[in-house]
Amino acid sequence: MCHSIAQIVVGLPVAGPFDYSIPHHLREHIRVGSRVVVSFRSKFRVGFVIGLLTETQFPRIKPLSTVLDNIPTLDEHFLKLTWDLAQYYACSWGEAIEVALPAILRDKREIVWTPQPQIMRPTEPKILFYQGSLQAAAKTVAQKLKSILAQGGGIIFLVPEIGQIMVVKEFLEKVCAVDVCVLDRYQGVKHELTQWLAVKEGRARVVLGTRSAVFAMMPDVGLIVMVDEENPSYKQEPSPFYHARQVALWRHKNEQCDVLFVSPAPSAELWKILKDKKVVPEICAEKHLADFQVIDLANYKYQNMLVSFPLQNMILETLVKNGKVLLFLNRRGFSTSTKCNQCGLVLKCQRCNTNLSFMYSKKKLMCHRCGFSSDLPKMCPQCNGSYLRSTGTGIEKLESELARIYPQAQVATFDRGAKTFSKQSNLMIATAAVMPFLHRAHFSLIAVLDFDGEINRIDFRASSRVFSLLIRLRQAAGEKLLVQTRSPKHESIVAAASLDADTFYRKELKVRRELNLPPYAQVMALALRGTVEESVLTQAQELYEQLKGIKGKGFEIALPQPDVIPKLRDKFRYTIMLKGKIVKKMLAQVEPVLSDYHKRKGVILTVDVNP
DNA sequence: AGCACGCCGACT
DNA sequence: GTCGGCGTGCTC
Repeated sequence: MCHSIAQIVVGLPVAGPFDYSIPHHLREHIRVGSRVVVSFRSKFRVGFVIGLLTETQFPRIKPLSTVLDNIPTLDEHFLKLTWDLAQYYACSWGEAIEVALPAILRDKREIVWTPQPQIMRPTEPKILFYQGSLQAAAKTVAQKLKSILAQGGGIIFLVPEIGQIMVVKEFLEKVCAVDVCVLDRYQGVKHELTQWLAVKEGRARVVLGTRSAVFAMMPDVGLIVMVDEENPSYKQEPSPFYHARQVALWRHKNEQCDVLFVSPAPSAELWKILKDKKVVPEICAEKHLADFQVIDLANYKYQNMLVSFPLQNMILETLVKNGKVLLFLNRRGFSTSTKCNQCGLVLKCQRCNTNLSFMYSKKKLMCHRCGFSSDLPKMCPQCNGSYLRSTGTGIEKLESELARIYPQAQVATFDRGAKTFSKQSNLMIATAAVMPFLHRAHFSLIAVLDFDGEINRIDFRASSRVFSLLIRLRQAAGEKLLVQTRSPKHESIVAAASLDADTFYRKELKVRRELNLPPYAQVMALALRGTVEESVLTQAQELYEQLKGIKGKGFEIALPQPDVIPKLRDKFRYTIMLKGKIVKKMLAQVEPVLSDYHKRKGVILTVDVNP
């Protein structure tokens, strides 16, 4: 009964667990799930107790130093959840625990908390899907929230972007008539801890947050709501690359909570999950739905402008009627390339090998990949020629052109880094960064200027992403959404016009099935990056050969490919893609080979499951 | 990840 | 002859 050994994991990419002896005075106190301080490799760091033993097979063990929690912070569900995460996303258990924990609890901070008695709710957990925007689904969502609260269950409410939190908070407080606890990493450490404790102790009944809030340690979750599941920010970027949807579904299974997805156009992956689980979408019709019009740019070949004549007229008509216009162009800055007229040199970012854009607002050249910026040189750095010409139109250049065409208009731009949402402007040109702010202004006319780049991306999710974006823009538009394109017959555009989501997903999933792409296959991206391109490539090729040689392998493997971004911040990037049926099996086969490669000279290897 | 141990080049 | 490069291996 009296355990003298604790099995501990730490937030490092090392497998573990590691055994430590428990000093006598801590034996009463320590439990599975306690946070402790241990000397690991002669450094003190936070560890997590995942097991208690009476003996160890290690001849020389160290004692653990302190126990940080009065009552173990990590409960059984949390441990199971992070274990699943580590298995699926190929990271250590300790790393999984640390992503799932707020930053303060990864630190050696002691906490004292008081649990509240938990009510057992006998329920049959459900997965639900309200097909529509949150606004359209508001009433239905409100009913669901109230019924969960009435049963005594807690609610975790996820939104993709921080920008949405305040509006949604107001909505939730109105509907639920309780304080909404915002779990948010940007509001300061003290605030974060208070909020987190309120959740842990079961005092907070409604928790709101972005991706990481899916881990909120609410003792009796009744419902997890995930708004706009297709938003890529639900996928964690630096390793461990978990997806909040996956985590929510694990919690559904383990903690018997309902999961509700609210989105007018979810990912094809979710659509299939819902189909398989026989979830019938509850369609939430939008109050007003804008017209949809496509302008085939093939008919305006002679015209070298981003704004076609029909659109120009429509903008004018809207402005005359005191309407607001939003033009959507996913290109920041003024110009997208600067070239010497004499020797033809194009100014590039040394670290990323991409063209530098000129930012008129800052009077600087800028790399949109790494953020590098420099002054515009007076002379060509190669031949000293004095004629540097900038080409390519970004939102800033368009702004100046439109200000000339429509002198009566208040033209403004909006991009990542824009702090204010100009209210008096009636002609706004914006990049995709405007999406979370669309509800703040009412645009009669929204026009997508040049979408072909998005449509023709070499990314199997491009189609689905364009569909979601168009649906979203259409909902935001007061009267009309207009799309200029050279691919007017593209599935995503046709579907956004007809609003026929069923057909869109049916076709999209058919393509995915035929090409054996997710969700029909599980993919694993083995990303290699390093400063010397040659060694990255040879390492990648060696790894490829080794993986190819695995006997009876349950996966397909593709040759190493340069990434979509082949060079970023001085690092060359190659990826090897694996496709298989079951992630667990693939990982089991691949992992021994990978562990060999993790420590190779100058090349960093990361594993992204279902990127 | 980080840190120690270990075997080969330019320095007082 | 040593100082130190970073390749390899381990962390209870």
